[in-house]
Amino acid sequence: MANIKDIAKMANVSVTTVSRVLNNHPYVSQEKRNAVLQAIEKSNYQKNYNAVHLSTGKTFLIGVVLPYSNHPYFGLLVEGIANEALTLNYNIVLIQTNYDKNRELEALDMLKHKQIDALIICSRICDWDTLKHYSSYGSITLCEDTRGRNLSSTFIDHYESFFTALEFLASKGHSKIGYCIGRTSGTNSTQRESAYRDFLQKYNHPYEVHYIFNNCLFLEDGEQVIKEIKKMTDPPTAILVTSDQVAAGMVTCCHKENISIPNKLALIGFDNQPIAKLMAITTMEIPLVQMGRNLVIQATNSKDTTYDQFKSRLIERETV
Amino acid sequence: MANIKDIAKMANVSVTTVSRVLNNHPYVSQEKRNAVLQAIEKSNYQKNYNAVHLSTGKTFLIGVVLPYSNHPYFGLLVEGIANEALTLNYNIVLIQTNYDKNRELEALDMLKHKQIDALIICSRICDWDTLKHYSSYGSITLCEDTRGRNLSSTFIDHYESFFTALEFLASKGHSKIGYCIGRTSGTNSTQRESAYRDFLQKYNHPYEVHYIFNNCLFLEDGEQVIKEIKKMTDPPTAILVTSDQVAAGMVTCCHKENISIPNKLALIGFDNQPIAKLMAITTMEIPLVQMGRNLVIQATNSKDTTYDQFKSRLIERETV
DNA sequence: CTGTTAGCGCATTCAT
DNA sequence: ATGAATGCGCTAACAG
Repeated sequence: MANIKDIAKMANVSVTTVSRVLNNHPYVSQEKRNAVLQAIEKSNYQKNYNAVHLSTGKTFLIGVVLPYSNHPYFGLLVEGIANEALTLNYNIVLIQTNYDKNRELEALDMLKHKQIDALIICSRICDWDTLKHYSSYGSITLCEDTRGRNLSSTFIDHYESFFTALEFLASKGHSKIGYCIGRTSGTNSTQRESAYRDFLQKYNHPYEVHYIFNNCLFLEDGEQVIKEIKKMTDPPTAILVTSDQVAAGMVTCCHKENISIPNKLALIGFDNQPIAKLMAITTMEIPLVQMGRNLVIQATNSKDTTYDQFKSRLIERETV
Repeated sequence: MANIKDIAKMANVSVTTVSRVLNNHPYVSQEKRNAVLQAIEKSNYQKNYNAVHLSTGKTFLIGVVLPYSNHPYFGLLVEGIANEALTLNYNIVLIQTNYDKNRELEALDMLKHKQIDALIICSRICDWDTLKHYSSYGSITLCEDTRGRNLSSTFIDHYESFFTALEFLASKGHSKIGYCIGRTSGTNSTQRESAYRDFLQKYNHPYEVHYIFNNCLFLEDGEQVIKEIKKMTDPPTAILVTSDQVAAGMVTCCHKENISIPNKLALIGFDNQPIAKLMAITTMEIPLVQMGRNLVIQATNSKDTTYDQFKSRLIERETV
């Protein structure tokens, strides 16, 4: 395959001139430009981007770290990320970790190794020190509140969001409220737990450990939760479900088990996924696609650290 | 940041020797090796992979072309792709096309430009000539029957699969059968249409155009279909739904509209997604995760062209 | 076992 | 407006 040197020879110019027309630089006479263009045409020349990358030190690649690619939450996030990346002429390297810390570290190493220009971590496992260390090699952007940590982020105030949802349930007369969550670690989960505890304290409700369900990520997990609730002698009357997927699983299961929603059990999902609309699930909307877009903008603006908070919003439907 | 030359100097050896220990080549004395290792340690040296890529002409990157990243079908496929890529030490570049042909061409250009070693096209729009042209730049693997086209692929015999499903419905006494599909173009869709026509002919049923619903991809589309069916004076009694998502939307909608399933309307989904299990949807299972893994194996085996057919399987549940 | 040397293909500074 | 020369960091053929 022809390279820039060949083109130079064919067009009777220097490689510099070829490079100039290739990159639309000024100061090239029309004739030489044409000559180069013709040579390119004739030889079916194609830039070798590895050479460009080595020479410029940039790859126009953004790494995206996420645990699962088949979860609708990340699906929407990636949707936004991919679209914005496209408009900014970046490409996306998908790094699926299955929540394995080593894979997250490998992703960080890619930053070190200059395989990618920036990293977006949609769900973090690493500690902050590690992250800060790696951020010297390239921009790292997170999807959780990082204020005070000097790393850019796009996030929801999950404390406020959770509290809002809880207050809504309280206003409907619920006092025995539980919640489902994907994992208990992580900033987002911690914020939610604080909101939950503060809420209980405010209303003087007891903290019932078995009202909290961990590892709730997929549809099937919703089924599991309902089964557990059925076994309880004093079950919750309402549940905050941090994923519409899981909420949908619960609704379907309740249907089968003849548990009336919202009379017997009230549900508030999160995200406002299509399934929530279809199944008329009351939910806290989270603008995932926009957040995805924003993440890319931050990741490519490596100069300044920004903390962009997005708003969630209660969408009342029929499960409360 | 230190480079291989610096290390060579520090360790008092040549760059070749450094390269040798870096790449675990034999023929390096233990002392020199140690010296190099120490220098690497001390200087916090990191390989620059762009240089490696330029020098070796490989990137260990596989491009994955798909229309939407938030569709469960592709979610599962990518799940498999990402996992196998990991084990083979490849990374994935996600290219979301939204079915825009230009983006598919851009992906093909990445192959030309050596930004990626191979390309997996999960859902194709390009014509075969274009594809064949680009395949000279790197391996292209498809997710549809490509036999006779000299391009590797992992696929389902959608003709057989569709026919099986149709026969099952016939055995249950259905004669007015329709189907929903994502798009009418593409090998997979064509195969299904042939099966459908052959089936009608076999049983001497008329071809009713309005029994075929196009653009059915997401949950919401299922709702739409049901609405259309409700308007019909002579509606189908059974429908093949090429996506469990859409089938789930239909089931939910029928529930709302008090259309009894399977009595009034029978449904067969495709994929066997978790939602199909949860909602007890009869479905044709497609081993998407395994297929994803296989695609990567083919993509990285650029030597020989292979056509790997996977089996689909009817899973009887409660919608027929 | 080890080092010298020549690329890989392009960008860019500096001189003209 | 143009080109020569240098560098980006690493690999690998070749010589010893």
